[in-house]
Amino acid sequence: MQRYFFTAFWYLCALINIMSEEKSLNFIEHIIEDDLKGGYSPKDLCFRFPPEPNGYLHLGHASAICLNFGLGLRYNAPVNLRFDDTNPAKEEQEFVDAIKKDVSWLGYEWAQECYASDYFQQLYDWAIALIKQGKAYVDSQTSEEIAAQKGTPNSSGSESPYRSRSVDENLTLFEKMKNGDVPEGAHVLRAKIDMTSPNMLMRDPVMYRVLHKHHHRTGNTWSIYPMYDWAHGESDYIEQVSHSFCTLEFLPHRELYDWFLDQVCDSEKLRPKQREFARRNFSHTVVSKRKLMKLVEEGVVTGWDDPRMPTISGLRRRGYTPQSIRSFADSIGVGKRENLIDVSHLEFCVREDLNKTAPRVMAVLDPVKLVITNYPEGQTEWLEAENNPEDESAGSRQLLFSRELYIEREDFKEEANRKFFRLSIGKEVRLKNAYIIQGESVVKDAEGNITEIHCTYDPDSKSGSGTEASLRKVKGTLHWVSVADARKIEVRMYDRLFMDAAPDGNKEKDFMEFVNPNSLEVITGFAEPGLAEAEEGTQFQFQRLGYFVVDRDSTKEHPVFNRTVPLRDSWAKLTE
RNA sequence: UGGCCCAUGGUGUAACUGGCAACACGUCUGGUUUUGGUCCAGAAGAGUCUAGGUUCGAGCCCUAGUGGGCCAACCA
Repeated sequence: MQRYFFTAFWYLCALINIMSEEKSLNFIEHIIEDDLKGGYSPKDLCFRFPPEPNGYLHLGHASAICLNFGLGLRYNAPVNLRFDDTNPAKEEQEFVDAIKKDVSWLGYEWAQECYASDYFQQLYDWAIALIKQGKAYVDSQTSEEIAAQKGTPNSSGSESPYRSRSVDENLTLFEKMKNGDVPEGAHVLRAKIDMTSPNMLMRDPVMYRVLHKHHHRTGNTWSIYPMYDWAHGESDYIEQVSHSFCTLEFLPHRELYDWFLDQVCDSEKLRPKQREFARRNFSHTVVSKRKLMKLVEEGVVTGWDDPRMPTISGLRRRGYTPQSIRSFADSIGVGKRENLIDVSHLEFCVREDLNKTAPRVMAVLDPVKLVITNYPEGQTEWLEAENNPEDESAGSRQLLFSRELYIEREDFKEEANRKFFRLSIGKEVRLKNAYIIQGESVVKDAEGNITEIHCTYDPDSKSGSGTEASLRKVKGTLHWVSVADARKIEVRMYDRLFMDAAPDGNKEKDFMEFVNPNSLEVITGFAEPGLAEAEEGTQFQFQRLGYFVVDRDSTKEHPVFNRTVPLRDSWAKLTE
């Protein structure tokens, strides 16, 4: 009896749940919602995307960008773009500019453009205060000695002989470090925490090191530079960032993040919190800077923005749209477990976007000549072609039709089974936007290769004419271009860079062994004439083939297209 | 010889204070189609790493185990 009561009760609850249907939240959003319930005001919310300007942004960054800026949009909260520029040895203005360009291109606006280097003075002042409180000291050992004393994850560390230096001595030494009076490596400033902590990060972490390097923004003003842990949380605090999201490998840093915050936090102000999510791994590619660099240096790709690279600039050049990357990031969600996201997901997202927007055109990439023997020699006519069946407002264009055309070599077979919907001897197909034709014969060269296909057309079957003949159903439709009217185009057919789903996941083999030797095939094809006029970045669907974008190498005399992604192809799957 | 994080269809994520394991991609059918695209309709595919425990009821809570990951830069 009791059992039935519970069952009925919960059934009712479930029903109510369904009726009040809400989009489910990810765990990051749950954290924010909980904070909102627990006393945060919506206007307290503030996020940030904090890249180090030491390289180009890639797909992994893109998902972090989408996460943070997406949260900003969802909660109507500011999102800062903060450059974590605490290591002048690696950072350059060039990367700052590239990062800004990429984030903007993705379609996001940051509330403030911030730099950790803007906080160097404040950080320094706080460090002085820590020294005065006996919570930081100057260590004069070598980095090797310090590392040795740090112990291991399995055994605790031991204290530095300099740990109990007097406040005055620490102050004097730190002053010298700051003024550039000591060589690099001579001293570091360390936080005095706990050399026996199970967390290695808490064993008196280095706060400052001496670096006589030119900084891209502060020039030679500073000879000491703060370490990540000292700079990051305090930067969040200065900017009053409410939630500082980073990847899981920073989880052990959280304890230190909080310790540093404890030293400076004013209870009147908002105290930032760090939370961690799992880095997204993408199949058939690598994202580590070192590995990407190797691909560039060894000439596997042409540069950081090669259309095969997982960099934002590479994706842009490949023809991926900002919308497609954002919906990709959104749809893969965010979690805390190891993952390997298949690139086919990204491909789906870009097809979905481009399907709605890309004008349809005809281009033949592996041409063979088709002669319509009963079409009068010298005759031409204009035919109307729809620009995008998904978008009526895209209108239509005129195409020149004539006796000699190019069609795809793979669209013809002398003999074919009934699953082959294309042209063969004695079979009928429609030429897109034109007429129904029937295969008649072939012309071959000495080696037996087909050089011409001869066919006849049905003059009453013109597309859109409304005649009975034009309404006939034929199994296949082929795209074509007119020989006389066609323009030569260079087409770069890109494929995945790596043949293995996880090229850097193999312990025995180097990732370079998995490089796909056929990741780029450059071909010459023919396209309808309008394409030669298209500007860099313009996207098209080459009907029945895929989505293509005008490359920056393109000129009117020599148009160049990159294949973004092929169309889904259930026929190809059948023939595999 | 430690500490911490994680484990749900092939993949990625959901499942709110325990209540019929859901969504997207992918796969497979069928339909529409002048793109073997799109679109529409439908299907298969997990019983939630294992073993215990608590409970009327566990993917969710507890314990132990197993598997994976992270932690010993003057990198971020």
